Amino acid sequence: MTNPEKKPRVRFAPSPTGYLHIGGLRTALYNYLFARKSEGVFALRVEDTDQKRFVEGAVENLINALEQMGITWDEGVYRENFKFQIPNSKLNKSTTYPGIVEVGDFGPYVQSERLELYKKYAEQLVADGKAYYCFCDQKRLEKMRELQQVEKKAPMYDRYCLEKLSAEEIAEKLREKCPATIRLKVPKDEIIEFEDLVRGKVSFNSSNIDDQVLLKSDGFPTYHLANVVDDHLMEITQVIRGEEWLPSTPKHILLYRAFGWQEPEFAHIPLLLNPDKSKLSKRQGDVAVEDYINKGYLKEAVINFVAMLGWNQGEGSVQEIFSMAELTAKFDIKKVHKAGAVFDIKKLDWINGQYIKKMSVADLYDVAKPFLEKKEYFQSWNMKHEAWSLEEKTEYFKNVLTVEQERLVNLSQVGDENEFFFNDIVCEKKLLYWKEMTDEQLKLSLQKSHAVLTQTNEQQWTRELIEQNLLAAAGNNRGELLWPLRASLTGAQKSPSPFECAWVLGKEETLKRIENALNLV
RNA sequence: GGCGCUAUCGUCUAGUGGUUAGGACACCAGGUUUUCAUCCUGGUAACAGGAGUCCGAUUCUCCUUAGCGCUACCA
Repeated sequence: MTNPEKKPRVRFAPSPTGYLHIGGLRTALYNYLFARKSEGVFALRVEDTDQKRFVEGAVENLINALEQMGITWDEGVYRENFKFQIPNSKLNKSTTYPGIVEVGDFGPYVQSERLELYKKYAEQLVADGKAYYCFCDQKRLEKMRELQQVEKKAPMYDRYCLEKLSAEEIAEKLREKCPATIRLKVPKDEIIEFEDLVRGKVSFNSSNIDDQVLLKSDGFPTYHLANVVDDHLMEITQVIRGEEWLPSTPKHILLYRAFGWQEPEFAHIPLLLNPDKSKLSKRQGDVAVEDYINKGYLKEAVINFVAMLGWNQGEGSVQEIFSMAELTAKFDIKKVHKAGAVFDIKKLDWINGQYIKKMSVADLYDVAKPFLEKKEYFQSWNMKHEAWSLEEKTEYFKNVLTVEQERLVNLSQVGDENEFFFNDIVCEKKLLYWKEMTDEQLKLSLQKSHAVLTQTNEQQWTRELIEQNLLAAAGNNRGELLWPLRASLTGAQKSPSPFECAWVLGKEETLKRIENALNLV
């Protein structure tokens, strides 16, 4: 089917509707992995053939989202200021999208910039008798479909313009510039069969296929025409796309044949599903990749999660965590599943937690900082500590993260459970008591902690030493010493250990908080 | 309605013509722990149904059922 000597060429061809859909991300990812694994070419093309759906900034958003997720491509559309490492390729500014350039020898990569091309090919089909002009307006089409519905027949174009119009009438209408579309003349009762890379043999009877509109009356192509023309001209060898395109594939194959072109291989990957098993949609949660990033999911976790939704390396593997490099090494389109996969956010949470735990505190700091900076309690803390140097603040924040790291599920929660690191606390007296402890015992407990920590040298203010000293002082009655201490430091029902809290807060603040608690008793 | 695709624990999945059908998430119980989380141990839980092929089917075939997708001058 494909020339074995040629490197594979694949593409991701989204329509710019405002944001990158999580399902689109997975389609892009599988294309990317396929290209990298086979050392082929991955191109990014913009399918903007529906001007009714134009969204300002959508192309930039798409590009940014892919870049942000660590997906790279070799050809197609880029931001103008992108650092190119692609040698000897043509580079043109996009004529429709400011700030966008198109790189590669098969451009333009924006379909709205290729209108003449589609028109030419559509007219060629008409000239060859493979397609025909249709002058039916929406009203007639709707009426016709209504009638067919009533008769319980499949809604299909009735070929009025093909069968009832004479050559003269057609020429006349064209001269008068009547709004016209070009439709594909789909042959009847032909079995169209193809070998899908993930589904195996799939077949359709052409009698069930409508005479598809190829060129709309506004001169824009439909998806079907533009897609086939571009994939052919761009020498795409494998079309990897969502399962929702499976029923359109015979139309595309018919088009390739009408043109006399070699068709590519197809791989229809399973849909991403809502918990109710319907196609993943906005109504039932977030679908934009940026939503997940904004909620504090790491790009590595999202990629890992999405990759595993519909693919598994098999061979009895129990591995759950994969880096992009591992995915690239192990990806195999033949191991992609046939059935759709429910997008289960709980598993994403777990994967995200795994990645957070594995990170260095320095890296965690870099990614978590923007989230903490949004918090009100952090902003007021920041103002109150004007005297601190940036380094001191950074170190403090890193210490907080050290303590939070293993309990963090996503970045947006950073600090939330431990506001006491940033706020002055108001400790309720009754929280200080450990079990049935008396006032006198509580007082002694807090005094003991105070004494131990006072003796702990500022230079030795490490988690280990604080823990060692307090544990030594507590003996067998750990709760009696540690609970009141932890409560006095945090004012909270639950928190990290008192050792960690004392360590983060620093000696001065720790002693102050214990003293405040003692004043309550 | 028509056409097509799909079918292993609740979810993501491994797996095989003969297995106690495996793992992960979630859930439950226990342990560690001053609290919470982490961590550790254990547990509940699945081959949609029916025929056929076969000594033997979760696995192969067919049918049914269910779910989903498509059915536009959207992609």
